[in-house]
Amino acid sequence: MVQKKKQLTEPAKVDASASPKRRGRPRAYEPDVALGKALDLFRKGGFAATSLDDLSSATGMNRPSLYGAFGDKRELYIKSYQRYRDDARAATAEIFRAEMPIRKRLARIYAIALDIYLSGDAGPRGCFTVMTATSEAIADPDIRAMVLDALVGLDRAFAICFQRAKESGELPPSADPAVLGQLASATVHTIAIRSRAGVSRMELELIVNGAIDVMVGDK
Amino acid sequence: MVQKKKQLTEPAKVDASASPKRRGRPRAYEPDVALGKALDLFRKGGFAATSLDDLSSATGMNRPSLYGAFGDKRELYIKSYQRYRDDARAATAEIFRAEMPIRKRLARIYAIALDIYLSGDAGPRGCFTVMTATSEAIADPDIRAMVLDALVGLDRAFAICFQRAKESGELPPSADPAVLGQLASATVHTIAIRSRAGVSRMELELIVNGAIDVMVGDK
DNA sequence: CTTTTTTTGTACCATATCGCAAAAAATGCC
DNA sequence: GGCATTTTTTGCGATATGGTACAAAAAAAG
Repeated sequence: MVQKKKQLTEPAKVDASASPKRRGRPRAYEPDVALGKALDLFRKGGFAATSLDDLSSATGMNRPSLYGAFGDKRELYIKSYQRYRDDARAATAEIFRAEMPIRKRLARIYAIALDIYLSGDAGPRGCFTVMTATSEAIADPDIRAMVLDALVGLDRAFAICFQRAKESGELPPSADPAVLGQLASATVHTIAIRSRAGVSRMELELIVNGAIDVMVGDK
Repeated sequence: MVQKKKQLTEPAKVDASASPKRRGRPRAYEPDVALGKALDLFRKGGFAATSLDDLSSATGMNRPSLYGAFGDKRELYIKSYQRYRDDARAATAEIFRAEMPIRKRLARIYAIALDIYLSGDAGPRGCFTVMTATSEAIADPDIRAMVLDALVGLDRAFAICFQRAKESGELPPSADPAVLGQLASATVHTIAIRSRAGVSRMELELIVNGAIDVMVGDK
C-alpha cells in the first residue's frame, strides 16, 4: 500500500451529524476519540510495548471491533501517527502562516511543541515523530517515508520563516534559511528527547531561548 | 523466530589470557562479545521488539546461560547500554581532550557520531541513547537517569570545547559556551534521528557543516 | 578415580500475543 | 412484525514470550 499524498486538503470528517442514518447496529464508540486513545497509548509505550489488549481496554472497543475499524495493529499505528501529525500541523499552521517577527514566531512554535511533548498522565511523552523514527522507521519503509516527510516538512516550514525574516531585514543577507531551518528543527528534536529524559519545562525553555539567540542573533 | 539448534559441543574457549584456572566447566562464550551482539540487537529493534530467543540465537548462548551471565532482559539491556556509552566515550575521549581548532574538533566528533549512527547490517541504527530516551526512559527511573546523565555529559563536553575556543580567541567574548554546547548536542540528536529516517551521510554532513557555521561563525 | 564446581542443554510453565470465525444484538427498511 | 444490515460479543487457536527447573556435561581439585 503506497502512501497517500494527503496534504492540507483533508476532508476526512464523515461525522455522524450529517450522516443519512446508518443502517445496522449503531457503533458503541466514536472512531475519532478511539483513535485519540490509541494515539495516547502508542505515544506512551511505542508500537511493540503496546498490546492489542491495552488498546482494546483503553478505547473501550474489543479487538474485533478495533480490527474492523482500523485494520491490524500496524495500520492502527499508522493511522494514529497520521492523526498526531494532523493535530500538530493544525496547532502550528496559523503561526507559520501569520505575519510576525521571527523571534516571536519561533518562541510560539516552541511553546506549542513543549505543550505537546510535556503533556500526558504518566509523564511527558515527547514527540511521536521522533519516537517512530527511533523505533519502527528502520524496518518499515512506509513508516520511514512518513517520518522523513514530517522531518523535511518541518525543516521547510522553518526555512520559510527565516527566508521571510531575511527579506524583511530581520536577518542579515548572509543568513542561510535552509541551514537555520534545519537548526530550528534540531532544537525541536533535542527538546523532544530531553523531555522524555525528565528535563523540566523551565530548562527546556532555556535551551530554546539560547538556540533562538544563536539563530537570529542575540538581542 | 526459530532458534538455531547448535548441537556442537564447542571446544571450550577459555580466555587463556590471564585467568587463574577457573574451576568448573569452561564457558562456551566470551561475555564481551556476547554483550556486543546483544547490543547490536537492541540497537536495531529496541527493548520490547527484541526477544530472548533473538538474543539467545545471536549470542549463541541459550537462555539460562544468558540469564546467569547478565541477569534478566532488563539488566541485559542496561548492561548493553552501558557498553554502548563506554564505547562512544572511548571513541571521542581523545578528540575532546586534545588541543585543536574548534572547527576541526567539532567536525571530528560529528564524523565519529555518523560512523556510529550509520553502521549496521540492516540499515543505519542511530543513537542508542536517543532510542532509549524515546522508549524505556519514561517508565524506568534507573534507565532515565542513565540517559539524562549521557545527555548532560555530552552538553558539558561540548561546552568545554567552546569555552576553550573562547579563551583562545576563536570565539567572541559574547559567545555562551553552555548554549553552544546544547546546540552542538542538538545537532547530534538531529542527525541521530534523521539517520534512522534514511537520510544519506552526505546530507547529514551538510546539516553538520551548516550547524558548525552557525555555531562558530561562517568562515 | 571420585568429588566439587560451574556451565550447558532440554524441557517446561504460565501468560500474552495477534488475528479471526461464528454467534448474538441492535437498528433500519419493507 | 419480519428481514436485512451492521456492529458487538464471545471465544478459539496457534504461536511467542519471559523466565525457570533439572539433569547431563565438562573441567579442576583432592
